Amino acid sequence: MGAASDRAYEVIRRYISDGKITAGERLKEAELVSLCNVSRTPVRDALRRLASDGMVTITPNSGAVVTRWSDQELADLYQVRAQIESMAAAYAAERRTEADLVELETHATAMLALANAGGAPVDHDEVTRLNSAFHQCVLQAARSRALTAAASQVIEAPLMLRTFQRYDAERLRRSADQHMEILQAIRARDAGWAGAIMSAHIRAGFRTLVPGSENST
Amino acid sequence: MGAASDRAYEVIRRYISDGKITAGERLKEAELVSLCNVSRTPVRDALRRLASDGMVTITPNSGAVVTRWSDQELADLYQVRAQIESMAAAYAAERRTEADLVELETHATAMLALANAGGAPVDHDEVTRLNSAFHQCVLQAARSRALTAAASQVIEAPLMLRTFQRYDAERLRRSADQHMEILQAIRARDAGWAGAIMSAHIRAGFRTLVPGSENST
DNA sequence: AAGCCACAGTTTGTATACAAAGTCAGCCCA
DNA sequence: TGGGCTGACTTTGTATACAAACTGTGGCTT
Repeated sequence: MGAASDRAYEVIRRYISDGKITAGERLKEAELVSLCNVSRTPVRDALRRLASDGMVTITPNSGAVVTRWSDQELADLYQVRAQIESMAAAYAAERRTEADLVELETHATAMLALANAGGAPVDHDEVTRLNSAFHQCVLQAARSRALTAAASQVIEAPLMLRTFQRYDAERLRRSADQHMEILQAIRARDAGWAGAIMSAHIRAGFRTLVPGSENST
Repeated sequence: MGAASDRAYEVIRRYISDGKITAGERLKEAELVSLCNVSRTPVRDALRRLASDGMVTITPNSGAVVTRWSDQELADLYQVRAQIESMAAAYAAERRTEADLVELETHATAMLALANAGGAPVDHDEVTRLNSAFHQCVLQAARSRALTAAASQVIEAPLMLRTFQRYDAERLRRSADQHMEILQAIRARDAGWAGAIMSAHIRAGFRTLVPGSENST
């Protein structure tokens, strides 16, 4: 849509992901208007889009709140995400172009470089950015509208929680290695391999996020 | 949201699924205003929701068109749908309540009765309604927000094509039987069974829809 | 004192007017 | 004659005013 709507979307999104408002809290349109410097129309538009990303929950005649995910719901979400991204990786293996490989490699090697730059403290924002870019790229390489659409509902929401993601050096390196392996599998056009390693990668990510949930499904 | 928005959503949705406008055609806001007897605001709202159902595609500054699915995209969509509903059936098997079973049985037996009422011509609208209700019910029994959200993107869109779904008596009976088997699996709390039969059920449905695609993935 | 009703204030939903972007036909110029 | 530009028209995006719904408080009734 227009510039105002995009602006509102970005501002509110950032507002949420920066933790300036916590899960469960209400997002009043009037407040967002003054926050974004646009009128209510694009604000409402942005809220609808965020709802479609699973970041906010809208209740008719009652407004929007930042979506709260219980431990159980988060576990489910990651399971669904694992399935979807696994399919995406498999499709990508079959459909990727050379250009896809180049882009994937760019992100994957950048992340690996970051992981191997021992000593310096890890730049979590940069890691998150590269990680998102890589996964986004896989999804794109899958060339499936249905998959992209389904993914939109389960990919964005957990990013909101990125503040809690504390990669230690070893986990980061393992994650970067997995990206390299996913790339390898996609390059080799091995759909089964790509799907399997992606599934493992997502599940491992979940365990990093919620270490104390070894017992859940 | 409000009544006007809901009304617009229903009217436009029906307008599309009744085939009064064909895939790829443009939906002008002004026309929809006169069609729905509400102002542009709820019309725009409804269009956003339909986009989130995958029924229309919105391009900034250029408006909405009825989403067109190529054969390849439709095949992908059903594959994704099979995965998601299969997961849903598996979850449902673990989490279903007695009330869920009752509701599932209601829909499943009604459909079976329709299938066994030989002689009379098949009421496609009623079949579609019961079918939707059953699948919706499984999804609900899975009790997973993430799954529901992901499903919303791939379940509604193919319903748009229901006019093309011509169940002959045998396919209808097989479909109804599969519903009964899904119910059985969920009742038995056998997640693997439930997932497997649901996956088969969806894939069979795809073959009914597009018989000439035996070669695709 | 407890529960309920009424009312005021707040917040979301809808309508409409205005702004900006896009579209296309007709004309000018090379 | 073909390409591109101009300008009117169509269509979508944004702002704002008004309507309806919800919330919470105060007083009234039983």
